[in-house]
Amino acid sequence: MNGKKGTWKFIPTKEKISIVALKLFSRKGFKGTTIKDIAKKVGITEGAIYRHFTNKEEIINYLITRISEELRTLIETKVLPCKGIREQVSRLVELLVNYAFDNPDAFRFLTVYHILRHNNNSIQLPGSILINLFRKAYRKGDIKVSPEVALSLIIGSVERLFILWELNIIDLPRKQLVEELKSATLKALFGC
Amino acid sequence: MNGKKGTWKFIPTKEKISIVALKLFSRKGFKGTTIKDIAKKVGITEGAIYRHFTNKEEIINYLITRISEELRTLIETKVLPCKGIREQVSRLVELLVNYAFDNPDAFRFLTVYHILRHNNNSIQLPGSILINLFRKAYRKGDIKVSPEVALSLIIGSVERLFILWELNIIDLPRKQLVEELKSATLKALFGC
Amino acid sequence: MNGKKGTWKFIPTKEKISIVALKLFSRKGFKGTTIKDIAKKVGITEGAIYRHFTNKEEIINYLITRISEELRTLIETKVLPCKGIREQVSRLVELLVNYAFDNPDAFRFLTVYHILRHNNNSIQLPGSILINLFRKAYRKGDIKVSPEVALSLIIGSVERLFILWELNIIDLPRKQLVEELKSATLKALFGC
Amino acid sequence: MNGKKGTWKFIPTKEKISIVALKLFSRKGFKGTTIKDIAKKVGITEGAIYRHFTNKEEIINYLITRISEELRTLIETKVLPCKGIREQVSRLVELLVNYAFDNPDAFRFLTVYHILRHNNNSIQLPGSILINLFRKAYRKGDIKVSPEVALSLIIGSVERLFILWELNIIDLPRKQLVEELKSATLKALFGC
DNA sequence: TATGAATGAGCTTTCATTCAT
DNA sequence: TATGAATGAAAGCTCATTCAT
Repeated sequence: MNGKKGTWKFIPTKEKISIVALKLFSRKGFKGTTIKDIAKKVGITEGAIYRHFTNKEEIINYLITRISEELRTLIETKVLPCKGIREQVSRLVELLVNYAFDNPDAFRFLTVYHILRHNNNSIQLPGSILINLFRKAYRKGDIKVSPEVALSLIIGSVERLFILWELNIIDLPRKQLVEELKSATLKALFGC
Repeated sequence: MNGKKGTWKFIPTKEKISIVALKLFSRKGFKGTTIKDIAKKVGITEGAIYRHFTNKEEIINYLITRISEELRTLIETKVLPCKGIREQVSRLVELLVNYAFDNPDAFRFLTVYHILRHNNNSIQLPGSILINLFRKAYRKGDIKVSPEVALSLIIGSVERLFILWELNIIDLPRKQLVEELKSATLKALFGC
Repeated sequence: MNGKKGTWKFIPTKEKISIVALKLFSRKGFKGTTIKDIAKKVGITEGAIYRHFTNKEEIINYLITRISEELRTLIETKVLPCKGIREQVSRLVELLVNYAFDNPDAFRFLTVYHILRHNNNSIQLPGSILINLFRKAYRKGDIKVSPEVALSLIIGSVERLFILWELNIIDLPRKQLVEELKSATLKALFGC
Repeated sequence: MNGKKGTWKFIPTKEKISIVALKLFSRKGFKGTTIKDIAKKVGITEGAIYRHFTNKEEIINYLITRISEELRTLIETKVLPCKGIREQVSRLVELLVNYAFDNPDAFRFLTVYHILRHNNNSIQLPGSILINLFRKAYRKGDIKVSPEVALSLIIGSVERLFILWELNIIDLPRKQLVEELKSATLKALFGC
């Protein structure tokens, strides 16, 4: 509607709903976002939403599944194939920062989902691949910190960095953020 | 009601409401928590809540103000007086982990508030003191990473570590977590 | 509280409640006035009201009874004893205007009661004496208009005049209003 | 539902709500009438009301605006064009009595609104046109009573006459009421 | 596919009333 | 007499969902 590109009107309705819902859910929470809110922003009526999703819950599941898969695929194709844990960590930080800054709604959605739904275990979140990665490295002695601490350090840092960025507290160029965070993380996990 | 200590019945109603509301808000979000939920858990009727708080919003403000102040005071008395930025960071990690694990509802509430209310700037959150701490250290050359990255690294790690702990993914003793996170953070900020 | 005289604090509580209730009921209606509103303005708590009146309804009945009697007594002592219907009408207009301007809350209350409660017939309102007065005069041929029209003319005029006065639409001195209304009414009922 | 005509079911919902709300507000006041009352009488659920009006206040505003305009238009087309103030007053009395008896709910609503809302000045009530009419006549010397007294006399009489009629105290034919009130008013304003 | 009216349950809040102190 | 905490019913309003068109 407002700041959207000219292609907006050619996007299929289901996709429009996903985009709008992602933005709203990630900012106002699940109960805090109403079907009416979504419909209004999409430019259709409430009833029309139900032509594309059977209910609100399904929208949420659709989003979390899609995002999880997307991020998992990225990790599997861009991080895991790298040689050596150092290189993997380096790429992971890079990937996460870039993903967060390129897909802010999706990244925020993941966080909201994590905090408000830490019960639903039917969906495999990206974190589970990473924890395995670090467990192996820990067992082999490649990193000295526990796998959970390693994971927390990386994901947590990016998450918080992203929040500060959204609050306009940070105005450093993205490249610098990636470099600093990468080097800090590497030092934290492997020493200097 | 369920797992509460024997002193529960002697706690004043307003305090009971705060305790229950903190737990529920931090787990189910603001819209996801109803006044009825709170009243039922406290053991009173919905109307009685309004003797103590004028509305739902006021409960939220009361909680965020109280927690922010508590944490700020802790930082001001336990972290800032330490000599040297290394010692300060060390104490900060310790403080945050302990606070999170001792006050899980309050810590979770802070995170939820941050994500779902990142517009309200009338309340001074604890983060603002810390960012100043790191800015000074950065200007003096005591740390090499940007202050925002430093802050993100510390707070983000603790936050995520705490989430994993609540999901029962971590079963390491708290002392070890503190030590590992402390050493990792120090390395990240100061090198080895 | 605000514009009240210094004697306010020496007035018995029941009387204070009556005064405040009269003002509020007459301005905001019966449902529009809450026990809390009354209590707050009196300077006591809600519970205390119930030491003086068994319930809200009783306050209303107490007020309408008291005002009706007061006005009836005034009519019986100041209007009925006059000789001749002309003199009686003259005195009636005078009495009503003065009563309205001296007891605005009471007069407004009567109107509100009339409009919002035109069902309750257990209380004898002042109008019923007057209607009898005009019926007799009509039968004797002393007035040419029907008794109901005569009554409507007098009471209605005063009522509306009073509303305009309260809205600050009228700024004529009271004496002039009385004189004008008196003369107009006399002409209306008796010709010139 | 009860005594309604056969066309009821073909009236659009918004109009049904207006009709029912007008009746209830004018009899029980604004706070004394609930959305549930209205919905029940219309034959829909409470929620459905909010498809047609955003809130209770809007229903009240819609009604007062509509009625004010209707009455103002009537005055402008049927009263003002008459030649001479005598003829105008004569037609005004006629118009008001007929309007009141043909639209009892609307007329009662106006009165209730006047008494319970004598603060809201955003809506131009019909009285303001009339006061101008009488002011001019007074300045020209066509009437001897102050404009406000003249207005009070006419509107007040009709209002009260109408109340007595609704209370079944009057059982005279309408024509006679109009004639008597007209002649009484003319005498009051212009002498015989 | 989409609309728009409607439902029904549930939400936040209000309020007359009660009661232990 | 008065307080203040509490109740319970009901108020205004919201919202996910349904359905005829």
